[in-house]
Amino acid sequence: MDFEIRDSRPIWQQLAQQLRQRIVTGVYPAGGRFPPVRELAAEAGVNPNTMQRALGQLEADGLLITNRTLGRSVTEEVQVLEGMRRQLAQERVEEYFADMKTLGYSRGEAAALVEEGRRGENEQ
Amino acid sequence: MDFEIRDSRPIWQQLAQQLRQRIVTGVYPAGGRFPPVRELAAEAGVNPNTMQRALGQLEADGLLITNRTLGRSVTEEVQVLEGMRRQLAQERVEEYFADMKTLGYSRGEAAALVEEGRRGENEQ
DNA sequence: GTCATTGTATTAAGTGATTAGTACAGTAAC
DNA sequence: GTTACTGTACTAATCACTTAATACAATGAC
Repeated sequence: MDFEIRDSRPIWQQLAQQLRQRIVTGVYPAGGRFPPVRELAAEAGVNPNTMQRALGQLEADGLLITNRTLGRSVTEEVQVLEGMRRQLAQERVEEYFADMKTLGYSRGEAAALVEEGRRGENEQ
Repeated sequence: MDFEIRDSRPIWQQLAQQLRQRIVTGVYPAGGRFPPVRELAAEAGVNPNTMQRALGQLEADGLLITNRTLGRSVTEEVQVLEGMRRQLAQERVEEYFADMKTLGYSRGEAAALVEEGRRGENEQ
């Protein structure tokens, strides 16, 4: 699962989003050690400064704990992790409705299109 | 319905998206006159150059016709408009599934959350 | 103590987006 | 012809993002 930089949004924001996803889905387990900035920067192919900015976001979210000289670790509070996962999911749902509304689709029509997409499992 | 610049994506991309939505939803009717660059730029509070770049996208989409000295007009081909509207909607659906997958939700779970959101019509 | 690793901070430079300002050519109205 | 409006083009300046290259202090391993 590599980092993907494709948007025209700032790289550090994209990194923050992808790291947030990794954390709430358990790629980096609760309470476990978190990779050092330099290592993540190398993996993503970006400057350590850029990665650091992304990590700052995750600390603000309460997902990461920083011990200045000991490195970072994922929070042990699993309810924080699960809460963040649900919150992110809920935000996606509302974003979806909002986007579809600008295209002239009601919530009912938007839901129907998703249901269609669910049945056509052909997409990966 | 004002323009909204909030993302960290380039402004002209956000403008293009919002104008595309206006066109496919009939805010600017098929075959009708399209507002001049300077007017749209003033409405959005951006530089005419920036708005022009956005309009270039819509021409590439085939939504706008440009007569260099006569101004622009919306395409008369309504099937192009409706096709674009459906295509955009379909893209949103797949984006939604893709985003939810990164959060660990299957297509079925993602559809269920949308169905929940549909029933809670409280959100506008 | 020595060394490597950690997060963090700093400065300088490069890049792309955006703005500001101006200009030009073609068309319509008068 | 004159005027106003159209899309378009160009240059210079500004700003945020990003990179590069360091440097520092604290910790653990040896």
